[in-house]
Parts: sequence; C-alpha cells; structure tokens
Amino acid sequence: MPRAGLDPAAVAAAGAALADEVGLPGLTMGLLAERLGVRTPSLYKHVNGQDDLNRRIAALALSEAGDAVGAAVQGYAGRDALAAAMRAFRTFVLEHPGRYAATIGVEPLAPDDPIATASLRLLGSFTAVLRGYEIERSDVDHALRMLRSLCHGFATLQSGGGFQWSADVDESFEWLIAFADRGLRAL
Amino acid sequence: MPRAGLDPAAVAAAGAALADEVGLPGLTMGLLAERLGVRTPSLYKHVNGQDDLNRRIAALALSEAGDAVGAAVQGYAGRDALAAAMRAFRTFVLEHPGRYAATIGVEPLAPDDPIATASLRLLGSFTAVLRGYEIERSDVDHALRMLRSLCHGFATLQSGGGFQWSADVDESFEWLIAFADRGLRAL
DNA sequence: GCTAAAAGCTAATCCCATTAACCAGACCTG
DNA sequence: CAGGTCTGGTTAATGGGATTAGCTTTTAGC
Repeated sequence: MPRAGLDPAAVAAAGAALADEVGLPGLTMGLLAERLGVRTPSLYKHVNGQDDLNRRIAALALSEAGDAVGAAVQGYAGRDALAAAMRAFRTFVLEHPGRYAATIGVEPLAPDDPIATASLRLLGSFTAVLRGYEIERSDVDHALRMLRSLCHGFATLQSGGGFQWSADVDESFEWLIAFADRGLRAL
Repeated sequence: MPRAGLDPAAVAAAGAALADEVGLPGLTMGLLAERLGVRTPSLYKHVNGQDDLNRRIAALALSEAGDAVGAAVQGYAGRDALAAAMRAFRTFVLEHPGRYAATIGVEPLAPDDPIATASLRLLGSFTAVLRGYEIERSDVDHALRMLRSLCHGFATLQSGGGFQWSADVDESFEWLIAFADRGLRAL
C-alpha cells in the first residue's frame, strides 16, 4: 500500500474544497477520505476528528479571506477601498460558502492560534479601510463591528438563499456599500 | 401505555425550547423524545423527520420574531420605531438562539408555507418602520436588505461568540442603530 | 359495545465518527 | 547493506443517531 503523501494541511485543503462543493453539513469523514483516495480512519493520523478538521478549515478560510481583502484594498483609499474590501469579502463568501461556514462559531483556543492571527489580519484590512475616513478613535470598534455585521449578514443571507423577493442582489450590495460609505463619511 | 397528547405543534414547540437550551446541532430526536416522555420513533407520528421538524421550528421562530418586532414597534415612528425594531430583533435572537438558527437556510416550499407568511409578516414590520423615513420607493428593497443584513449579522455574530475584543457589545449595537438611523435619514 | 384510525412501542437497518490493533514501507544508523 | 523504529496506512469493532417496518393499544365515533 503506497503512501498517499497526506499531511494536516492537505487534508484541511481538501476538506475546504469538499465543503464548498457539498456544503459544510455534507462534509463527512468518509466522503473526504474517499476524495483523498484513502480509508476513513486514516484521516485521524492527520487531524484530530471533525472538530479539529473544522478548525483547520476555518483557519484556512480566514487566511484566504484576509489575503483576498488585503489584496483588493491595495492602492485604494476612502470609498474605493471600502468598496473593494466589501466586494472582495462577499465574493469570497459566495465562492467558498463551505469553508466560510466553518469559520462561524469557532473561537481561538490560544493567542497564537492560527485562527486568531488570521482573524486579526482580516480585521486589520478593514481597520486600514477605516483610516481613509475621519473617525473618532472611540468609534473605530463600533464601525468595525458594523461593517462586519453588514458584510457577514449580507453574504450569509445571500448564500443561504435568504433573499427571495424581486430586487437585484448585486444592486442591493452596491447600495449597501454606498450607504456605509455615506454613513462613515458623516461621522 | 397512556397517550402523551402530542401533536406537531407541541413537538415543534418542545424542539424549539430544547434547541435554545442545547444549541440547534445538539437537538437530537432521541433527546427531544426523552424530553417529551416518549420513545424516539413516536416522534415520527407527528413530524416527518428532522428536516420537517426544523422547518416547523423555523416557522415558529419567524412567527414569534414577527410578533416581538411588531409589538415593539407599536406606537413609535422614525428613529424610535427603528430602535425598537432592531432591539426587539436582537433580543429575540439572543434569547432564542436555537430556534433562530433553525430559520437560517430554510426556504418556503409553497407560497402559503407558514414559513413564507411568517417571514413576510416580520418583513412587514420593518417595512412599516421605513415608512417613518423619506425614502424613494426604489430604495425600499435595498434598505430592507441592509437592515436585515445588519440585524442578522450582528445578532448571529454575537450569539456565536464572534465579538472577541474589548468594546461593549450593547454599546456597539446602539451605535449601529444610530448609524442606520442617520443613514436612512440622509437618503 | 364495535370498529378503525391514531399514537405508542420494539426491533431492525443504515450511516457516520471514532478507537483499537495490526502491518508495511521509508528512513536513518551502524 | 542489515536492522530498528516511526509513520501513515489498513481492517475490524464500537457506539450513537435517524429512520422504517410491523405490532399493539388506546380512543373517538357511531
């Protein structure tokens, strides 16, 4: 029996990809093992069960989201930066619904948990965006939470089929961006 | 063996309560049956499996949320109405995280699905709130989606432990209300 | 009281996660 | 190159949860 050349990162990456395909609830150890050409119990040589797998997928997703938002923001400021960040975030969630879902409800276990560092990097990109607006230091945390709620709420609602009625969803999101921009400008 | 006097609504109500206690993922048919003083398979005389149970819980939750928001808004207009609606919504989600979680991702199967009617009633309360602002008809749908994203995003992030860092969460939510109010006023 | 549907129950099946125990190959050491 | 050990596979076994089948008893209507 030849070695499959797996390691925790490879398992997490395959798990993330599979979660995007079949949905996080559909991500099963057996299905993942099959995808990797290996028997189910072998996965346990690399990850400590489903919970650990989920955490690794979450860390990967947060890191990728941070990269995407960080890259999108490069070279922009003010409204352009805000729009770039929000669009990049939503695009990421819509393209990777499974791995993004894995990030919901996970909390870092230690300060140096990859989940913590990746979250902070993602948060940092949004903080940088806010520097393009004139905001009181005391308002920054609230503004960050507002942006996070907006982006998270919109993206998860859309990816969960939550927007049923008529109006165009992309248009709504652009409207949202404009709304947030005006609001931040008026602080 | 005496009859337990169950019916679909009673099962759904007990399921909702249990989901609030143990979390939606922890809601198991066996646990629910035990709670109702009945053996697991008996539940299937009232609900068509977990998916059906989830839909019933979702319908109940949406209906209750609609009641809460509707009642909270009574007699207010403008900023007061907006604040009342948003607070009522968040309070409901925080007090009933399990049943609210059941609403995520469910879609009505028919136009007269209780899920559809309850969603519409909840939506209606927010629509009524918007009437206190001078908003173009073409902006109403976008504004509704914005409010929904904000409330849903904030409440689910908070109930999932998503807000780690320092600042006071209640204060952030009040800030959010003020932000939305100013933004809607400036349309 | 009689019958039939409704609401329980037990037993059985299947799927999934996880653990235990075993085995082969890679790799390092002498 | 021979030998030992660690690693990453394997099969087999356990336990839990959902669901279905088939049986039995209560209860409602007549």
